[in-house]
Amino acid sequence: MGLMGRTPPHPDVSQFDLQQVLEALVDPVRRSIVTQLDASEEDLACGTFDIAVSKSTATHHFKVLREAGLIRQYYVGTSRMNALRRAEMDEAFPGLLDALTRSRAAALTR
Amino acid sequence: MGLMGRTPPHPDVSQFDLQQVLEALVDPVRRSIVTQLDASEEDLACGTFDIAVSKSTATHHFKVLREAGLIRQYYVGTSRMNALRRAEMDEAFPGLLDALTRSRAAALTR
DNA sequence: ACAGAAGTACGATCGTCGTCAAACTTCGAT
DNA sequence: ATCGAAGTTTGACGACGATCGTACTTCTGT
Repeated sequence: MGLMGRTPPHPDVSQFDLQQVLEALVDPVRRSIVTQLDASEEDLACGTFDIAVSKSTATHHFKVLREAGLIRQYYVGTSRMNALRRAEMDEAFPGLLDALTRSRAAALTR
Repeated sequence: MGLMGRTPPHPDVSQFDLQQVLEALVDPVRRSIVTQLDASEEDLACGTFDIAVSKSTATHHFKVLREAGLIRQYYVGTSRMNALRRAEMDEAFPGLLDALTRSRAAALTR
């Protein structure tokens, strides 16, 4: 039973790249994912997000977010769980996520 | 002498759109323009920026920045001056410009 | 009046990215 | 063992955007 659920590669905080993070966050669907994660208490499975795209497109978006360092992914059964890497993002780019999830920004993205 | 220098349209703070602002800031050349403006004491003419693109491309970038509300443009002779709309951006999206111009972000963009 | 400096406008090109459908894999439950 | 749920992978397609060169406009200085 070769684990399909092998944890996908996650970048280290020291490798976070602003350009890559911004490219990830510029897409409304991905920003919505981040906002929903930020508002949630627990980690969320891919399928539980309120996004209007196909499954394959969703997979693509999660991959972009993961590779940018914005989320951490791990399997629970067949479900892929997603966690916002808040602390690490704050360490690399202080205030960035706050600026996007707080105030008017979040309201409009909602 | 019909003024070619008619001031181009500038959006009001109340019309700033996060999506548009992010789309403007995701481009490295435009982010560099913002960074250079932020680091400068005075307003800067288009031609004085350290960017590696043609004049027509530069014009395009300045237009995108202006329409997003990030800069204010006005003519002085044949030179088009550019001013960062810091206060207004801070009002609309608190912390956003700070996050991009300060700390590691600015260093890497530099 | 003319030449040059500073930008703008207009197409055209070229790459990248978001999107989807279809086929596939993996796990859990029956 | 089988079926369904949850994602992934792999192309393909279409749209948008960054880029450039060329032609054009406007102002300044001489």
